[in-house]
Amino acid sequence: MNNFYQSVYEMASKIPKGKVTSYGRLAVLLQSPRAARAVGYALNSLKKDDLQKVPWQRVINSQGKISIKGDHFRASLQRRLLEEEGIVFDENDSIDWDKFGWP
DNA sequence: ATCGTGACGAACG
DNA sequence: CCGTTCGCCACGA
Repeated sequence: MNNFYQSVYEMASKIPKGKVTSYGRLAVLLQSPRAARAVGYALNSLKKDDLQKVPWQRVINSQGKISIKGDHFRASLQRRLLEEEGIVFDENDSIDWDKFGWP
């Protein structure tokens, strides 16, 4: 199916390991600069199977922080996965866009 | 077709 | 840095 979700997943798959981007940035790359919220909605809808195909953990908010709400387990998992890729979180739980930002 | 919703974001105080 | 406010969007009930 060719919907917004699909494009989000495809674009997210282009994020190199060890790098991250924001929902808003991803929206811009998808030619929908104001659909940041929809991007988050799309990633939130990822099914168990797709979780292993799409690097969902490489998408965080514009402030450089994990943005998952509600599911603490999943949130901590995201941080762990990113740290395993070499991404570093500072004392404020945020990353340095100049070092790990993509594109 | 209408309406509520939420892994957003920029602007403020 | 932290919480709040308001605008925006695709999706599904």
